[in-house]
Amino acid sequence: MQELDHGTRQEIDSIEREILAVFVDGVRVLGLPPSIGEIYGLLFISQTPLSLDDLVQRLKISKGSASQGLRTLKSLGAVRETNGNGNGERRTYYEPAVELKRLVGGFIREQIRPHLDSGRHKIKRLGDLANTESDPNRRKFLIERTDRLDHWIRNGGRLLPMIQRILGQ
Amino acid sequence: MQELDHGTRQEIDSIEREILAVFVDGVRVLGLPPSIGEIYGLLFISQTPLSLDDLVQRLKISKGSASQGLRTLKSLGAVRETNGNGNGERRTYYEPAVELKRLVGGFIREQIRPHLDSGRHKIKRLGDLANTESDPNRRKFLIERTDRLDHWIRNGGRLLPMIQRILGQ
DNA sequence: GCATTTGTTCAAATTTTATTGAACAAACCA
DNA sequence: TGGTTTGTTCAATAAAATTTGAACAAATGC
Repeated sequence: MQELDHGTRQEIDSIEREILAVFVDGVRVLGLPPSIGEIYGLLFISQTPLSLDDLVQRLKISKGSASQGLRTLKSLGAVRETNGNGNGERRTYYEPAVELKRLVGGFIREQIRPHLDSGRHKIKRLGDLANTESDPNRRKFLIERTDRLDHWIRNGGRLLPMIQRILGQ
Repeated sequence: MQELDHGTRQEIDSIEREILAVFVDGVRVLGLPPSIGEIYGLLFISQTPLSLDDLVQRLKISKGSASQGLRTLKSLGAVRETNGNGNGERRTYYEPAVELKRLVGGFIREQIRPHLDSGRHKIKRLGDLANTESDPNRRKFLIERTDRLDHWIRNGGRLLPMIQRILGQ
């Protein structure tokens, strides 16, 4: 008998495998581990929400990996929890967020902003340090360079909202 | 006697160490190895161009690392070669490109565009595969999803020139 | 209470990535 | 030609990141 439940059936077919590979490559560019690409990818091509256990069985990854991957994806706003199929189900099910705006927003918030912010602080401190340099020539040069770093960070900070606005249609 | 040649003297002082750390963190976000951050960082705070050997000695990294790091930085357009100090010098010296526009342009060209392009091809292929799905319901769903992937990529492609334009002042 | 299901945590094992260092090539010069 | 300097390549090693799996916790129902 043919299996028709495309959300939870066991085997991953050839087109699914290819789609997963695209996601694995995609998240690698973003600096995220392969397991995250696989998990998001499988949710993306599933017609029903999947449980942690579905992911473990279909992707053949460990429960630990699935759990940590889902945590990261949740923090990025890339997956949503659904309250199961309604009928007294205790397990949590997950479905993907598929709006580019939302995905990019989450990535910027979780992975880019924090780095920009900590960078801004470090660079401010560098400016102070540069001012303590005793050799005037060297001091002038260091201040020029730390100022430039500061401008880079500022430009990056101005860019992010623009990106989000543009992707928000 | 005090050493005044801030381009090539041996020891890395405390402010320099902190600036290097900022660059190491910075390139990590971009998915590049620490050695590249150190190399670019040292060039960035040097008042004179540096040779490969200067980098090896001051950063205490291997010649191989320095050579490969410089190759990557050159491909990104992040360092320029200078024809030495003029007086019959055979060695090549390097100085950093410090214009954000140029740095971002190089990164987009070398690290982002290729991924977008290969992604576009893979996704086109996925669309074809989706069309071969026999179950009509499943086929419809897969086509919808591969279409969405295609839109993501297209939006990304449209975004890059805007980013470059904005950073170009 | 106790057994079961669902999910998390984290040290250890594995896999991947970066770095080293030695062999090699190319350019120059005596 | 042979020696020296400068830089590249790449297999071996070291370091870092990811994944596993077993121990643990929390929630449920009997």
